[in-house]
Amino acid sequence: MNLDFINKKIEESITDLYSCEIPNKFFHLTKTKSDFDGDFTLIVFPFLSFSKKNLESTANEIGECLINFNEISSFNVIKGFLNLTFSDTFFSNLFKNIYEIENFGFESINDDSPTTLVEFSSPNTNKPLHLGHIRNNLLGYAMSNIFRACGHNVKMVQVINDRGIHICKSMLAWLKYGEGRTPDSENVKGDFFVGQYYVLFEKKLQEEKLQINDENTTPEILKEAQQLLVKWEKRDPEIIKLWKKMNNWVYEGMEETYKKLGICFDKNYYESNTYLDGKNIVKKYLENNIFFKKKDESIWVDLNQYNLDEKLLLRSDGTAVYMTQDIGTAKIRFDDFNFDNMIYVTGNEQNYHFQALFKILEKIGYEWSSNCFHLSYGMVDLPSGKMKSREGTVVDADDLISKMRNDSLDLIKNSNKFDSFDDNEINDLSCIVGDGALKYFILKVDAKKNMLFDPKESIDFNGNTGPFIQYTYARIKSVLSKRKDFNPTFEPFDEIDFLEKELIKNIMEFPTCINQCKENLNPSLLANYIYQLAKTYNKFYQKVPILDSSKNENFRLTLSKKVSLVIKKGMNILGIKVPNRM
RNA sequence: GGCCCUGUAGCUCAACUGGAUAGAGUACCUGACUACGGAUCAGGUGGUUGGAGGUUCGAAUCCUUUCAGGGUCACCA
Repeated sequence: MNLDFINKKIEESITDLYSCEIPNKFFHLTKTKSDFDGDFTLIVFPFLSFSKKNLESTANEIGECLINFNEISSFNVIKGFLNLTFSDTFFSNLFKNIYEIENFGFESINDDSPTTLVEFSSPNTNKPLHLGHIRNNLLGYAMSNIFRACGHNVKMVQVINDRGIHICKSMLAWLKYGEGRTPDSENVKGDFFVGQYYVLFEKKLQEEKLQINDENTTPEILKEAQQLLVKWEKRDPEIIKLWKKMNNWVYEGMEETYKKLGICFDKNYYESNTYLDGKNIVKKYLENNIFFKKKDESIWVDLNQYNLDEKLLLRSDGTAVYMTQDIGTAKIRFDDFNFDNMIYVTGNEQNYHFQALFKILEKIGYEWSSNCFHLSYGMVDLPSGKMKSREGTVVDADDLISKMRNDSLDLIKNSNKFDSFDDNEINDLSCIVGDGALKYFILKVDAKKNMLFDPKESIDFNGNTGPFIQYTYARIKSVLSKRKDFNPTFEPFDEIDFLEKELIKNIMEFPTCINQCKENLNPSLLANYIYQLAKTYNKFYQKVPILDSSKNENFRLTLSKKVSLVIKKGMNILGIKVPNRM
């Protein structure tokens, strides 16, 4: 439900007026700025070349032509802007439509719907998820829901980087210094437990480097890790057993974190399963001369034709690199799902990697490579400073989530508004609010930008925050509950208030907004849209009492209800819960 | 050094993808207030959109150039 039909009418009658072909995009109506009279505006500059008249007479001419529609009650011209005022009946009908359409804003999904894969999170199995993963997961989850709302059959997948030298590092440290300890024996979450050994390895490595003080000598401990990798690739039973054991510790820990974030995957891919396919593809296309071999037996691809460099695909010792497995994973996934779109969500430090990956797939001849997209996001900083793993200032996802929940618990306990809540309700609410604050604050920022996450600002009940929107929602629910049995009415009403019109216009933009999020691979538009809607509603709520039968009470209640539904749906797309009461 | 991204109010972010006088929140200042939820409302201060050119009816947005910050250019993932 949008302005399509009126756009079309305008297009027809202007084309008629000037009897010539006019590009489609010229007819796009925009919302009139609030300082001017009117509801929607047509920009007339583009029509000058067709009318062959001056600005003002062209605008008036078009205005006279459009005022014949009974939807349009008046118009005014300011410079090149033709402001159209629509009739109350128009709004009344619009309102009726948006209310009656089931699943407003959502396309239906069936077997013919396009299939879209969204890959996100994709953790390493040597350390817990951190702040960066939170942004990743929120974006991935929200994008999945956005595609779903646009009628796509969505599969959320992750590839688990469970293989490689970094895994061997934590394994080696555990072998050398672990003395048989386990997460259970130490009472530590599995992913944190393994992470400790990865950190320990790096520490020992630095110590040894300092000792030998020669860049050309490989430290012993690193050599040992490399030997471990070779053993692993040879499937040494002892090593494989240890590898499985330690990975499972990590999986258990991560599962808990995903659960807190409200995220689950349709399918997990494991690098340890896909890298061999990658190797085979590389070998196959080496024979076809799409790739080439250097003297030391390493295999490369030349991407200079695309303005990129040469890229390594297999090491001289024949082992796989990151790119190798990504090629394999992509192929397997296409075979699995025959997808129409594939979205990769990763940090922007991998921009180059994905440019290269897509070109390699193209070079191999996979036509679907043009349907692969990279949603890259910037770093998240905290007020305390930059996150640097080397300096040990990494913020773990679990810690941040707990902090947010605790902060919101404090906030709630210090307010007398929640006296009627029992302990369970308060606990639930503090999770909803704490998570909402975190999620909303991160999602409202344009994905590609670096950002600063300020916990204090994010958890405020005022401002452009998650809790503000949650609070608005709860308040609507509270009003509605006082007229539980009201009858939604679509009777034409006498006069629509400015704010009421504004709300109807806002609600109407919901589907367009979701679609834009999809086109731009960016959920931040939706977040800002919901805020705008909640803010407009607050003004509306403030101005005239909603519960007042002399003022179109039914209409105002119906409008309130619709707003609450859109807020709820929008927030759910973003993965944020809204409380019925707070 | 090559390539990519970013630069908007003191701070955190917007700006419907080229439209009108660049908007919110926060902070700060001035008022209002017996309440459908004060977790309130109204108003105000605050900007040469990093700088300089260009394209056109019109630029934060596109092009050129320059400055600043970040990323990347690994036989790491």
